[in-house]
Amino acid sequence: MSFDECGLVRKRFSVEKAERAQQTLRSRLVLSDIYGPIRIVVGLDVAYKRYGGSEAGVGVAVALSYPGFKPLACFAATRSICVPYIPGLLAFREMAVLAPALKKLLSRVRPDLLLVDGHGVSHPRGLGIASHVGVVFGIPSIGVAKKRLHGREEEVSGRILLVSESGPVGEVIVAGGSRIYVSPGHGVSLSSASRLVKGMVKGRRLPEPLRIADSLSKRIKHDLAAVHGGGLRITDCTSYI
DNA sequence: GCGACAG
DNA sequence: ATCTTGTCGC
Repeated sequence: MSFDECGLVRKRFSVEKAERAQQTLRSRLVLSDIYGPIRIVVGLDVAYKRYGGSEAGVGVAVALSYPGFKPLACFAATRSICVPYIPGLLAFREMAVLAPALKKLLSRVRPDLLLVDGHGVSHPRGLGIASHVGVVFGIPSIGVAKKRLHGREEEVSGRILLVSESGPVGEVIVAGGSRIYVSPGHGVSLSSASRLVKGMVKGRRLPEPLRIADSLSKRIKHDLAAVHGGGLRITDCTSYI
């Protein structure tokens, strides 16, 4: 018999409470450009591993120089994931590992921009995971997703915009032969988000910081030892890069 | 009731 | 996201 790592978290979680939290965070969101010179960019992604009925999440925060994309530092957080995936509430599932990994990374570097795997303001309540992370940490951020979540596609002068009831919230761009959905997270305008992400795509589908974070999270998951309690564990993955 | 539905 | 066999193209 093992200790129940998820009981408390599951008991506290509710869709209604989570949606209220998003509305509160939304009031702190900045939609205009507030970022300064970009010298360090961070990629954030999560991979999962199933353990019978439960699962573990591996959140990776990797810092790269910009625009050279040389590895600077990397931390991974691993723990039991207790909240199910609910469209529109992804952040409440992934922050459990993303926040600890990013917090640890911040003790080493001072990022100018965050790239998050998921939507930013192209979200039912205008607060996808990229915006969530950006507001909570007070760092400019951009969301990059592989599939649409919210808004209808509208072609405007050769560009495909994601338009919600409130106006343009994202842009579809072609990278590595397939489409990705770019949207402002926090402190970055839509036009800046598109331009910045286009500049970080190097022949692959994902922009460099996310391509590396994705690959690292999957590698670390693969190397994950089977004997774990489920509690939070943070590891330095700088040498993994 | 029927679709839509990030990761 | 993860699982997982098979197929297409360089």
